[in-house]
Amino acid sequence: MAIIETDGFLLTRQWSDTSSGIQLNFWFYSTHTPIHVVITGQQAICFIRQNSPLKIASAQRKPLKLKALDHHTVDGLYFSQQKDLNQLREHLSHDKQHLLESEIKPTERYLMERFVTAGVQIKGEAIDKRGYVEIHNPKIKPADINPTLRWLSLDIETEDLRGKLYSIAVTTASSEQVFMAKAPLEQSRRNDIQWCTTQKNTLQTCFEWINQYDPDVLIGWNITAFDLDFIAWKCRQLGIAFNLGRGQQKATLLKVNNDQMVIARIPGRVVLDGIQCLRSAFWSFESFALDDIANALLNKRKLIQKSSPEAKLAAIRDQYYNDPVALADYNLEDCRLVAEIFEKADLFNFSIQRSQITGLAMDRVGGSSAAFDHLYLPTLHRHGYVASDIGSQQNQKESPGGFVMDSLPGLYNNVLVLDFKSLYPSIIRTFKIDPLGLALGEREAKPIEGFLGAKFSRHTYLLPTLVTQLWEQRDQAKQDNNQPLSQAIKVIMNSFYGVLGSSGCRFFDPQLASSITMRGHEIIQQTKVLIEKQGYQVIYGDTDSVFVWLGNEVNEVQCESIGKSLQQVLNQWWDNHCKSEFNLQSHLEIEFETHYLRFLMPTLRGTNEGSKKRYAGMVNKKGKPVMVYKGLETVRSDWTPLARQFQQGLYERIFHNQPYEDYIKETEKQLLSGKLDDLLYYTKRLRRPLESYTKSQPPQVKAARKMNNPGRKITYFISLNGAEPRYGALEPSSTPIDYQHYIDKQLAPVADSILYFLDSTYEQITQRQLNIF
DNA sequence: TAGTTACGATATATGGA
DNA sequence: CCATATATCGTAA
Repeated sequence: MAIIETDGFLLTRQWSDTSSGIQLNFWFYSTHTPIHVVITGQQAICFIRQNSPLKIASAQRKPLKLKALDHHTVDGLYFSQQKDLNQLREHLSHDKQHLLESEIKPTERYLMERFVTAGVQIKGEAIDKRGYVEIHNPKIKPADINPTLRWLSLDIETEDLRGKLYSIAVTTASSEQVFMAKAPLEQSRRNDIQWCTTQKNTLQTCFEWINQYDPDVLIGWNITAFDLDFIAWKCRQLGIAFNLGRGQQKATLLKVNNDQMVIARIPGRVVLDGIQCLRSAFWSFESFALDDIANALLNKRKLIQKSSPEAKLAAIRDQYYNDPVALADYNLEDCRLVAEIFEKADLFNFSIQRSQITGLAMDRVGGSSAAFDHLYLPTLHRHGYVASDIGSQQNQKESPGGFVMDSLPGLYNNVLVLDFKSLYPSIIRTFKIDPLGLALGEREAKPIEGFLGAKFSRHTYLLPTLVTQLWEQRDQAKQDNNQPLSQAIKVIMNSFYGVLGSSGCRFFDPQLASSITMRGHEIIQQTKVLIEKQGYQVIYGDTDSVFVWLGNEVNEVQCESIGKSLQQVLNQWWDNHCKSEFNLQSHLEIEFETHYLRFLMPTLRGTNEGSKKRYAGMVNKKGKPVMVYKGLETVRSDWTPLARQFQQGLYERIFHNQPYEDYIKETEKQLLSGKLDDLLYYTKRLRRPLESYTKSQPPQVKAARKMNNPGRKITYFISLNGAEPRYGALEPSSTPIDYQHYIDKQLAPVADSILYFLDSTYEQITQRQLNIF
């Protein structure tokens, strides 16, 4: 045994009750060898109001110098078993006022109180184990670590959701391997295929291989809910150990939220699902199918592409029996695609940086409230306060969201957009919006007035400081070209407002949320007034933006200069205003962001009232005109490709002052001739189980009820008999298309929203006979 | 293993003629 | 038959 001091990056965390107290198990990446840190003899901790008469037999109660945010003193409750704390919380769940911070898990408590997020410095006595070292009760402190994680991409092929295992493929940075549940094939001499004969042998050989390679991260596509879940089931079925963890530890799958989500627990190895990673980094795609993402990001395709899941399964089954080498290639290719997507979207780094910034586990999805806790609680404690349990504030007033202006509809030239950069975080910074500050503000002589009666401390605040630190880190990350870090910081900063307005957060309070959003209302409305005082017209604004119309008589250079000058004037005004009115330093920053050469603000369908959250514009990007669509049919996945394509064709012609009438007539003609049949499908999600649609029967539900295996995503078209499911290409035998429907409901409304401003209508343009009289 | 509200369009359900 | 209310989805910010 030797004392070692080493850097580490947290991979997995687990706690368990033992006879000698709670044990924590942390696995860390380090540059040399994985580190298993074991912390023993821990106690579970929560707090209870000092004036609470409750006798807690299972805990030691100690008076503390800490207070709740309502300034009442609390005692500490110390349990030798986490299950005792859990039992007590369950017992008192009817009244969340009793306990404080009782939901914090021992692993999180241990990490956060040391200000550890993910990167650490570890010092302790190392015990050499096979392939890793174990350290008991070391000293741990936070450190900034940039790990290079060892990943492995995994994908399985099966007969069915619960059927025979065909093969498992894995790829790593340096190797590829397929494990086939098939007898050796004489003619195949490929050394990247192992013929394992039985399912059992396939699993065991694969586990051995993976444990030998010893990855830090397993990646895949829907890997937890499908691949690992299947493997876990198959292991149970065949009676073999699912020992994919480091040190031969068992892997387990946890089902939460009524089986809605599956979580993988593999000691020492992080499981990252490509879909979840893309989502948590706010990548947006219409479809998250591997084939679609590979196409969008890599311009590549899966080797087997079939429209229906049944056809795909059939193709795979056929290959397994008749051409297993082809199946191996297909299996491997999926692993490669996933790995390439991770590289392309920089998902490893995003996941690492998010964990380092927030303290959330790398594979954690969502968790905004937990991240807030992790960052906020330790500092709160050092200021002598503890936070309440989740759900202790009830029957609260609701608080408004962003302010959306009434718009002035029209087809314009020269519309500028100015928007406040990270408005809500900048309000938090400027006006000191903070849970502790709110508790202390009412006791100060000159607090900062918030909304709904809130008063914030001028002197003591934590969240504004945290936001400021993150803001500076983000500026640095941008300078360093560290996009994943910048993105991770942006995501966490933007989540702060959301959690304060969510009853699932222990700091939930409408006074906090409203003091952010209602200040936003004031800011955006005042900004409009200021711009109008400068002699320009504001035609729209939403939450943090204003749209300014400059008229036809200005050129591009002038627009640029007006935009910059407005930006300068407004920032200066807010600086002065915050200083003189509140004696605060402004962190508000408005930016001239866009000059639309042409801009359309439509009316509400069928009225002359201006619309909101829907517009289109054309900008000049390096000499090339680029169209921008917000909220309109083009960006809505529930409109047909016909409508979306037609809108773009028409808007572009009109924005470029080109003739458009023939385009409209020609589109209708082609539609009626059947040339556009491939564009006539709607895609809509079923957001609930199919059976639960009882109050009404929308088209997507009607179509779904006609299908054998409707997924959650329903593709349908409108026939003369109503909504019909559409399986891949339209079948010739299917009921006839209702072309009139597509004219009335897809082409005409799209055309009319812009033709309104050209004093024309779809009807007028397409009607055969001229209305002379 | 709990981030928010605001908004528009559509089809369908509802209720009175 | 028509006018109005409601359910549903997807989107902006």
